[in-house]
Amino acid sequence: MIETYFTEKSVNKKDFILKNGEVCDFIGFLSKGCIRHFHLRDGNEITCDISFENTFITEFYSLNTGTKSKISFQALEDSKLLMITKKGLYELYQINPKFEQLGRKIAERVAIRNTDLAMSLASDKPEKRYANLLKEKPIIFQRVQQKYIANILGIKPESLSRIQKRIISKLKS
Amino acid sequence: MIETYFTEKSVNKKDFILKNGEVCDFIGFLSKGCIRHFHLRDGNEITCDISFENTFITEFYSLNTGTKSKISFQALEDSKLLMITKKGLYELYQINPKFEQLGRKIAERVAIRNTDLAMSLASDKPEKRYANLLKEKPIIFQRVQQKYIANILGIKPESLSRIQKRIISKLKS
DNA sequence: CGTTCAGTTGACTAAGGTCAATTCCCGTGG
DNA sequence: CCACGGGAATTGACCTTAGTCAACTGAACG
Repeated sequence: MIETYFTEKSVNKKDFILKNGEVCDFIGFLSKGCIRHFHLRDGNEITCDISFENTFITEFYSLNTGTKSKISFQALEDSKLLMITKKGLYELYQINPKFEQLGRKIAERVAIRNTDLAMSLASDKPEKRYANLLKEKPIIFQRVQQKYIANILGIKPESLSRIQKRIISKLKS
Repeated sequence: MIETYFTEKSVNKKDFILKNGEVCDFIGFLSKGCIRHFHLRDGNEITCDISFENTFITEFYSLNTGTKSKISFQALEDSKLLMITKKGLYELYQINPKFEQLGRKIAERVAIRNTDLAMSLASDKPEKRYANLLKEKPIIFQRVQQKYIANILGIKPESLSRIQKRIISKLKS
């Protein structure tokens, strides 16, 4: 049965699903909660993405090559994931290549998401990125601390604070 | 035969493989040459990536949803691609789901590439990104105009020029 | 009630953006 | 083969905006 390949994993706020330096040997489907992706740069945690419900969580490079992940996944809320191990996944692929389709679609989703991220980071100024995020994913501002949002926008928390201030004063005028 | 699904396409320098507004209905494997990916922002072309030999070229969002692509692909050199149409690809998937694996691996590659791009753009300062690019993909500086490289680094050509100057003077001291 | 940490604010610095002028390079056509 | 034209790259002057560091406020949690 397919179900036997998936295990439900509940994690508490602040728990790690993957710590950098470990090998990512799973794909998780986030059914409830919120996960932040971060990596270390000069000793600081840099949040590079935040996932909400109905997204797949994995680090393909580590998953594919078996190398240590540079990315960590940490729950920002109590969360639930449906986990499948790399081993289980490859068994599914064997049992019925149709499951390759699942793997393909997951990878495509991740690819699309990151293409957008990179495009926006390279093309827009922080204030525009802020406006985009507010429009595309307003929920993030209700559920996630600003210091993490700032990271995603590629700026410092102080700058995010000032951008918000600027935008409010623009609205008034 | 599988080969019948692929057609070789030769393009000249400056030719387009895909223009924004068109629907991307192919995956191309770049066997020779160099392709830049760009999108329009406030009327300007913003180069968001540059592909060299042995990479897959497609715009998954457009390919999957049938919507118009926001990205254009343009050859920077005379190039050769092995093209498969969406229709052909889906037929291959039908014939043997094992081909899904191919689709999966292509998507994974694109995902990994863009994850790295986004990570670097959000975490590093331009000068550090320049150094990374020089280290990871020095070939780009030999084959691509600086104005495009600047885009990829998320800065203006003038700034790239100054960064290079700064780095040279650092080397001397 | 006090500790802690996120967020805000201020003063100052650093760095990229902008615009314009100039030089360099390269491809084209005569 | 050379001369010319036009885009690319560089440089300068100045502007804008994010970064930095520090102080302060306020909310959350024990």
